[in-house]
Amino acid sequence: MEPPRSEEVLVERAHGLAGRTVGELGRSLEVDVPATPRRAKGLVGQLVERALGASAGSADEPDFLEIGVELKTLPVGPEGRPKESTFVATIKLNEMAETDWEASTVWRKLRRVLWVPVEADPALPLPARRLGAAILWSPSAEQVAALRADWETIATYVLRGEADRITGHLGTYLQVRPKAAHGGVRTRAPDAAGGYQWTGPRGFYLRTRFTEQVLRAL
Amino acid sequence: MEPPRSEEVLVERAHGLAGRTVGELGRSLEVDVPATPRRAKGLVGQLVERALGASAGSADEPDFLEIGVELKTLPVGPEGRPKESTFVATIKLNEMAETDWEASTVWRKLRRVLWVPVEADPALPLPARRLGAAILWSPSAEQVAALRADWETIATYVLRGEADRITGHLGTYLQVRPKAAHGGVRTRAPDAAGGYQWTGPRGFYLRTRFTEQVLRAL
DNA sequence: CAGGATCCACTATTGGATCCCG
DNA sequence: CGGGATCCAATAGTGGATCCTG
Repeated sequence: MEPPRSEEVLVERAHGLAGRTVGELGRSLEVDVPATPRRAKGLVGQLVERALGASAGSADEPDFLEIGVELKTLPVGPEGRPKESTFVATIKLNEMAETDWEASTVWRKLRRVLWVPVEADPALPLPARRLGAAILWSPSAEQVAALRADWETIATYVLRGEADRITGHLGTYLQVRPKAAHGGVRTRAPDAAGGYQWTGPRGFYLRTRFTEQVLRAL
Repeated sequence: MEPPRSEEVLVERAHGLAGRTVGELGRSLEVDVPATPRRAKGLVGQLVERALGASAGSADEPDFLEIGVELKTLPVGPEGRPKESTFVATIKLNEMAETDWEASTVWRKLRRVLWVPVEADPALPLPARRLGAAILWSPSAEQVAALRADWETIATYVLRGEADRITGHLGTYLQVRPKAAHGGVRTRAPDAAGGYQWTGPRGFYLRTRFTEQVLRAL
């Protein structure tokens, strides 16, 4: 499918997904959907990408590059609350010195997002889970200010050479957590002496308390 | 010891307790203090009552009746946060129809409270735990409004004959939980038909999120 | 490895149950 | 039993670890 040429086209396509199941979506794309997401963690996100015409495998840019919109599926429980935090972007430890908030991948991805809720009750087989009504969203001024404050707190640690002191506890809404295939992976970060050190790769995540606000705003 | 004749006298006495241990307090009152509160749950509260001159065993009225002040010890963890909810009063299910917030035992006890923090680290033997600086407190207008709203929600259940539907989940700050020697105790409550039904005795408790505000306000 | 995310062990919180004294 | 409270099993929440694809 071609990339949508406008937000209107994107939203129209997204509304066509509301109420459909993950199994139906998989059949229409000729993809096999296993009974559980355990070994297919990103599958639903990738199916929705294809169904909406995102340019697959786009690196480090919003999924719908032409119209500046990021796509995020959001696992929701029976009461409509998010069940998990949301991955936003890998943290580029060695590039933070040349980056500010406005230029950050976090800001470039979060300024415009199409949220697609997906049922996530573990008792429900993956193919039976339904997609919800998509929400095309931008953060409020307060949310931008809070996200920026979190981002700058984290950036300060990295620039001081204290990347290893960053834990998931930091940040009101935006946090940093490990992001790797397994615990043995290493990457480089600045150290306090102007050189570099080895540390585990990590990513920025939105806490559920943030995405819960997003869903309630509707 | 005689009851304090004024808040000033009470606060002066309370300041004399700050920094002392429960063991010291027990010795001065010739009371044996066991190593743990497990079998002496209300002991510290009763020792502080005696040390400050509360009229012991006062029924259903503020501890310092003459000056209208209630005494509450507050178990606090290493970071100064309350470790437990705080019992306020038994809920008189069969008298709620004749009571409103202004006349309630909850309001009469909470409008003026002397909070006495007590260390509560389980690793610390009871006699070694120290008393903190007492706080003579009244609720803010917002706090009164919130407590009253919780109380009225609960009262509505009782008056509808739905006392059995009240659980600890109700109430932002004020909740209702069992209050009995054991689960077999029964008491009477109104039923929906104008008669009565048997149910377990319960009491009003302040959630720690409330008492945490009290401690931070200083 | 970056992007799509969820898993799950551990910690924190909750609220129903309980204990002593007069 | 009412007033002084804490205990502790079960649930909810957090954040470090992990899984698949291109």
